[in-house]
Amino acid sequence: MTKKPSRIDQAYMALKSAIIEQALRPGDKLPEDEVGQLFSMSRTLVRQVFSRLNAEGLIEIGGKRPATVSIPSLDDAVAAFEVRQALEREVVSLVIKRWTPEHEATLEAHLAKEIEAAKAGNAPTSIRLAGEFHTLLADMTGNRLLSRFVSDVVSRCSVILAVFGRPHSADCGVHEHREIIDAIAAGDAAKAWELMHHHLGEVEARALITSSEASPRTLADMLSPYVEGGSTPAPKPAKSRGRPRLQVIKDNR
Amino acid sequence: MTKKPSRIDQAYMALKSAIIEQALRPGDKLPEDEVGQLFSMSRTLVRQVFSRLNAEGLIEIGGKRPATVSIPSLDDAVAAFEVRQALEREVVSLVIKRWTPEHEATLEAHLAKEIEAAKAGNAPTSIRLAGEFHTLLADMTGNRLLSRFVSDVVSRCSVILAVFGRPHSADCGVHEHREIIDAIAAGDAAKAWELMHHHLGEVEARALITSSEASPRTLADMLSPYVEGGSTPAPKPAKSRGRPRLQVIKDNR
DNA sequence: TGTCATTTAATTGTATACAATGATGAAATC
DNA sequence: GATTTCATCATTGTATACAATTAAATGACA
Repeated sequence: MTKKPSRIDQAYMALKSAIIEQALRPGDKLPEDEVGQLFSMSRTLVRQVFSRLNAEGLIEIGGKRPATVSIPSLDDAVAAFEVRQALEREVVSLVIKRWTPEHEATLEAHLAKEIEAAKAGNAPTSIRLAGEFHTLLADMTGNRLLSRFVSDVVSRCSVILAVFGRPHSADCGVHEHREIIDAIAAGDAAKAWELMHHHLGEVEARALITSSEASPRTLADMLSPYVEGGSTPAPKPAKSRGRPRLQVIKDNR
Repeated sequence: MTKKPSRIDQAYMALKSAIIEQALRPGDKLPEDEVGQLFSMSRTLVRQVFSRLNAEGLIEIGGKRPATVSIPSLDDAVAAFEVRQALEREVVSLVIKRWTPEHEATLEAHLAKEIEAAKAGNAPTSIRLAGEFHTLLADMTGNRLLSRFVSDVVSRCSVILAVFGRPHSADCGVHEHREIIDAIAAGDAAKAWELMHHHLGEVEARALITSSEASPRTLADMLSPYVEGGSTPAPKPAKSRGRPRLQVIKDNR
């Protein structure tokens, strides 16, 4: 179907997932050569991956110091939700116009996954699926640019929740998604938008409580579930033995 | 004020301007070596520049063939204007909320430049300024993300006009900008949005007539006004003499 | 003991070298 | 003369080497 993703794509998706699922937290450092070793690629390619992540606002680069997972400011947070409301209003409007039965089936299937993850208490997956619900909806507009923008802003919101939000509670979101699907399927644009508007307001409202401390772990530990094959490829023993050379330390400024 | 742009930034802005002002036309090839020599940088840096331009949809890269200026499809064009309407509606709404006298002065100054360029019959500058009017407005929302998205979509629209649009006619656009400023300054949100909506519709409507042919020129010729110093830095004589080694040929697929 | 200067190590910025791939043109064959 | 095949060249993909800069660590001095 779609041709297999390049190593760059894989690393990109892995890091993006790690950030969105909060395995990597805002402020965490990402040294180029360490990431390169984890994904078995040279700094040249890591740099390209970083470039893409930076373009989406997920990491900060360029300051002649290690790349770091972005720490959005409160202004950034407000801005992101402002834009998100504008974009998703358009999404709802367009999806209703171009609605097909296949779309409903796809969303139902996704919702089932969300429910399953919530039941299993799998927080990282719940967080990711909650975001994917919105990108999925955006994809259904058939407008690729709108889809990209929504994907972008949803990612940013995930990071924002990691900074400002309280721990993710899946249940409420899932129920709201249920209602939104129903309203769209019924072709009720006004109600669908009202529900979506309220839903986004709820998500934004979680941007109030500052989250707790971070225990320092090694980069390899945090990323191992995302690296090809599931476990970290054996690092060169000579260098990694002794003391853990690279620690990801939360940057408190 | 703002620290001086890096060489990468300069090359990025130069190429972006060249594309937006249609000095580089959709389909034109951009070999990494050649661009690197023009801007006196290695392919490593050119690649970073290309990466950014690609993220904004201005060029296509990655096909193991030379980067090319994007050729948006008709679908892309429709999508871009769809998104643009949604974003600029939000812009108008927010700008009115956060309006200050300084904003009005800035816009008046910009409008003066637009009028001047139109009088002088300077088409490239007119095209660029017309787009900048909208990004300037977006900047005034104080929402950096919205500003970036608008800037992105406006750039795409410029390329779209290069493909589908008739030759730029400056006068009408300038007059519409005048009216939009007045409505915003008066705080009349409904009228401002109506005018903006109509204005964007007009711009979109120009996406009907296919434009003419392109005469093959050398890349150096096309880019020379954008390269640092205004004239092309002397290429290595040994290689450039004889026949013009690099021609930018319109890719007709 | 605390602070400041100096050295040391770590990390990114940039260029270049080599490998891989696709495009171009020439020669041979039908 | 047209077409196909093969060789050559141009161009990008990737890795590595070196330079520049910053962060950290060490030690001297008050």
